[in-house]
Amino acid sequence: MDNLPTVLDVGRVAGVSRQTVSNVLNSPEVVKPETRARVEAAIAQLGYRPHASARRLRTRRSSTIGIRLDPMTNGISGSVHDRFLHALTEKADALGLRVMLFTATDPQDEIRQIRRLHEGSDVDAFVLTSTMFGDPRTQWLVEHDIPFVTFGRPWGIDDLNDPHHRWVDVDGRTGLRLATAHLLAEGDRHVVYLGWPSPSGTGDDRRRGWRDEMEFSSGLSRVDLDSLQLGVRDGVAEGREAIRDLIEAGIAFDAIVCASDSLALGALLLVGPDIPVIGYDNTPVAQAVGLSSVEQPLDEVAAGVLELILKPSGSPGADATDDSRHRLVEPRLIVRHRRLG
Amino acid sequence: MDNLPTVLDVGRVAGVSRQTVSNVLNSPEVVKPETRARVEAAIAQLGYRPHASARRLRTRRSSTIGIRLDPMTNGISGSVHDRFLHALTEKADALGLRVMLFTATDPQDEIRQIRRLHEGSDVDAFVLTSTMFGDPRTQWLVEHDIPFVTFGRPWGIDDLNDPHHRWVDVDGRTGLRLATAHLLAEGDRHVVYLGWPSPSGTGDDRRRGWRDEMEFSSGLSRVDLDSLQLGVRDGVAEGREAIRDLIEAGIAFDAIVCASDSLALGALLLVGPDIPVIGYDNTPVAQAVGLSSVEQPLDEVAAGVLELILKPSGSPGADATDDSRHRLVEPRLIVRHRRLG
DNA sequence: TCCGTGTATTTGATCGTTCAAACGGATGCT
DNA sequence: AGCATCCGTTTGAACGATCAAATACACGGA
Repeated sequence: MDNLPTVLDVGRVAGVSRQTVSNVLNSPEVVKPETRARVEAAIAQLGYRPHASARRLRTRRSSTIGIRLDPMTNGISGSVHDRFLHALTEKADALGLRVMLFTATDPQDEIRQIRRLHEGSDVDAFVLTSTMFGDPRTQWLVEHDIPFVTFGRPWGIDDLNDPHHRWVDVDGRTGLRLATAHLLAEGDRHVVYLGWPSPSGTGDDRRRGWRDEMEFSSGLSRVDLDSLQLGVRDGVAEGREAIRDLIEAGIAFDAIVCASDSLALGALLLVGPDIPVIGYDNTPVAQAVGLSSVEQPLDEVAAGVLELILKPSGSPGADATDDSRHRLVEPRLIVRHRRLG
Repeated sequence: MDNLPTVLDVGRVAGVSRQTVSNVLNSPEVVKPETRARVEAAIAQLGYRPHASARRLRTRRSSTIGIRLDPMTNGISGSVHDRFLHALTEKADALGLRVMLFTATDPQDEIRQIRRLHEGSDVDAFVLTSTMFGDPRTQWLVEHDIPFVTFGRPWGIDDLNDPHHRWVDVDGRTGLRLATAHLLAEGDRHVVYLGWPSPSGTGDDRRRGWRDEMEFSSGLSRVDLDSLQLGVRDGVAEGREAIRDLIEAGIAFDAIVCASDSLALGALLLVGPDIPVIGYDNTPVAQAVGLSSVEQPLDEVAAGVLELILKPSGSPGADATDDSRHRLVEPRLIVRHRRLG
């Protein structure tokens, strides 16, 4: 008998039936304390663990959430996804949920994979990252009534009001306000924003944070601000060149805030150690070179994602402004002492 | 009827029984081609997918492998684990396996988690990373007869001969030989090795690669080599300081090979652009700053791990030298043009 | 005494699949 | 004809759990 014990075995030892054992596990409150104690002792004695697949078959739920491994794993910011995954797995575990991975080459392929996992009843909810304008994935998921939460706002307006779409995001605008305010407070007045070209949901949001703070506190004119605002593709080389161009154009500046650590690193490699630079994402590289950076509280994001996943789908308030379906968490600024530049 | 179709439904449509449908899926060769075609058509028509949990319950196997998310996710080299995970998930998928994550705070906790997942029949094999001297995890797994494969050799001698222990690793020694040989060929004779303190399985192996090549081709004496060999904790600051100390000690050198990109980055920040530096792991940072680096073929590692997992445990050859239980894959050198230093 | 009420526990059925054994029909051999 | 053999397919049972309904028992009021 090297088989694993079942509810029946536990029941036999405790002198009760299958179902009572099941009840001790799933709704302890209906079992008389005395009986419960006996069953719990038997469980401990036999080292019993419920068979996950059997439970899933019967309850028709897998208690497993699926997430695609980000293919953009090569960038410097890949660590964000990695850290998020870590936080998610940890919090999920505490809630009795498991995390299952999959990969996909593009959004269409991702939809195909999601379908597969969902139809095999392997996974009952999905977490989506890297949301984009008019994301085909969210649309498909809503249509097929598959529970999901995105890390990242749906930047298209339609999705925003869709009551089926739950999301958690980091308030990048506030992040850049913090960074910019920090530099202004240190006496740097001409703060450059080095970000991505518009339109970009995330990018535009971050730029707005810089812009708000500058308009509010720097005393610079709109025209001045326009000249301090850069939009290039993400990347170290791109960031470097953008700043080089700025310098060659003869535009003076005191500091730089960036939409990513990649851009920040590029900027850092060009300007001297006297020009402060602040990045975004607080990646290992930022730590390594002593770059100040805006950190996303991925623990909070993960916790929020799970809360929303567990929330029943048919919530009462059909109000679109009801933010019980959304979480916007605040990032914080990590100030560092430069080691490079 | 919004329920998902079952084998019974498919059978009904195709005019056959449950079991025949099951056979088409699992052992197509026993079904008459004509019937098979009919069943396959029905499957396609209904969009049928086998219910994973039901199958697992019956077959008593989960087709799922568990892997712990590396807690050392903060370092620059975190991307290695990330990329490995990606490769593993992708290859696993192609083989019909799923990858499930878990986290743990320490080896003891990891053992606890493994136990939980295994006993819940959630996972039937594990992949271990970051193996160390006398790893308690492998010992425990062997004792409990739970299938596993490690990414990384068991550096303790006992484990090495244990026929139950299957592993895949990258030949770091060759990696450093390649890097060193490359520098020597370019005319740099005094090549420094910047690595970790002994004893360290991985570290000592890499150092040996450098040493072998230097003894073979550099023409330097053992004493000279000893002075060019550095061992410090991993980290950018540590690497930087080690090289600073070397310079201050008045020891001349032409180039540096490192045990990690972190150390390499530290070295890079100190020496001028004229001193070549080669890192290890080919992380995003190396790409970003244009650092040459030794790349681990993580695709091959993942493929090897899965092969070994699928291999039946009771293989005939009980020979300890039988390397069908091991895979040692060769890394390759990525040569880059420096952008920083 | 009888019935209703409530609580604690048990029993029967089911989730969707695969294993193991049984079955039916065609074929070949004696 | 009678029988063994083979192939392709079907049937009964099981995997281990939970749901829903049934049961046993204690208590109080009419």
